[in-house]
Amino acid sequence: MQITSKFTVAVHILTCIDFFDGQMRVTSDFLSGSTGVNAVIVRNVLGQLRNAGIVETRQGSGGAHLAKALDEITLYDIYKAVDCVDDEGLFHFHENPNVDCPVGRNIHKAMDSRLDAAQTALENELKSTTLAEVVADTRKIIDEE
Amino acid sequence: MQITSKFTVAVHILTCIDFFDGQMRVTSDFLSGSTGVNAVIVRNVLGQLRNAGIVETRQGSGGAHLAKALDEITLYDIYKAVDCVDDEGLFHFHENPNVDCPVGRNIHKAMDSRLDAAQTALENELKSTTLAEVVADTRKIIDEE
DNA sequence: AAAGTTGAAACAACTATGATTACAACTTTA
DNA sequence: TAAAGTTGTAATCATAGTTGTTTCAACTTT
Repeated sequence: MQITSKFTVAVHILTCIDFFDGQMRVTSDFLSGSTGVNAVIVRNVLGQLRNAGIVETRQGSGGAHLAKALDEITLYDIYKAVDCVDDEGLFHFHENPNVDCPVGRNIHKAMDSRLDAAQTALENELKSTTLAEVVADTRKIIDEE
Repeated sequence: MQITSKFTVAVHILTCIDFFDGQMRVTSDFLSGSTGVNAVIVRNVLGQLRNAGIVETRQGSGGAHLAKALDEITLYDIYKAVDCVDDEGLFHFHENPNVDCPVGRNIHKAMDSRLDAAQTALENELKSTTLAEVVADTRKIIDEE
């Protein structure tokens, strides 16, 4: 089980927009080239980021732009934007525990708060990092090359 | 994306073993009835828990038993036993970033420590809860019914 | 010897992910 | 205004992963 690669693709895309915007038109085709991901997938991800208010794109004109400052975009915002985890939550509870069994009808309730805590721990960690930090690290690594 | 339900099934199974062992033979068939999950799946999960040293089962005789004290089994042990997340990690990095692009060839390095931190936060939370607590809560809820 | 059980392999059904094709709508530029 | 390039979106496909099901050999108990 793995969280969809759309998450890392989205971070890659946003880093590219910050890095190349102004120098060239950052189109879905260009981003497809940098990420190695199909251009239609890139456009889908860009659409999700646009719906979340993270980027701006327009039909026809071409070229994506950031809609927010780098330090106002957390990894959690991106993770939410690309729908890594749906409303059901990160953990998948088996759906037909036997209500005639005392364990079966109560185990869900007994586990729920723990599963929530684990998922929240993951998400809080993602909230604590902004895109500004990822971009800064990327630039630093590039400068040291 | 969701973590396989084998994880919650495993916790359910272990709680049942603690609850019913001694009163009856806790077979894969019985556990299938309580969880609502196919008996073959139950046997697969039991096999993984056995490999991890968490339960004891034997061919022929029937009836699973705990191999450790409840407070020596963390949710993380179970999560590891049933292989919720493989060696690749929780996050799935897109596999063909373009090495000719400065962002493409460095973004992985720039993100890795953050993704690891998020995964570790999840796992540490799971390590902090033992089966003893889940079982205690389950028993408490049953007693209050 | 018979009955019940585990372990494991093989296969089917279903779902999710990501790639691909196709095309309408839109913008820019020549 | 026409052409070229781009986005947005739907439809389809291949592949992989999850869960269920069937089957049967190996084992234990009675």
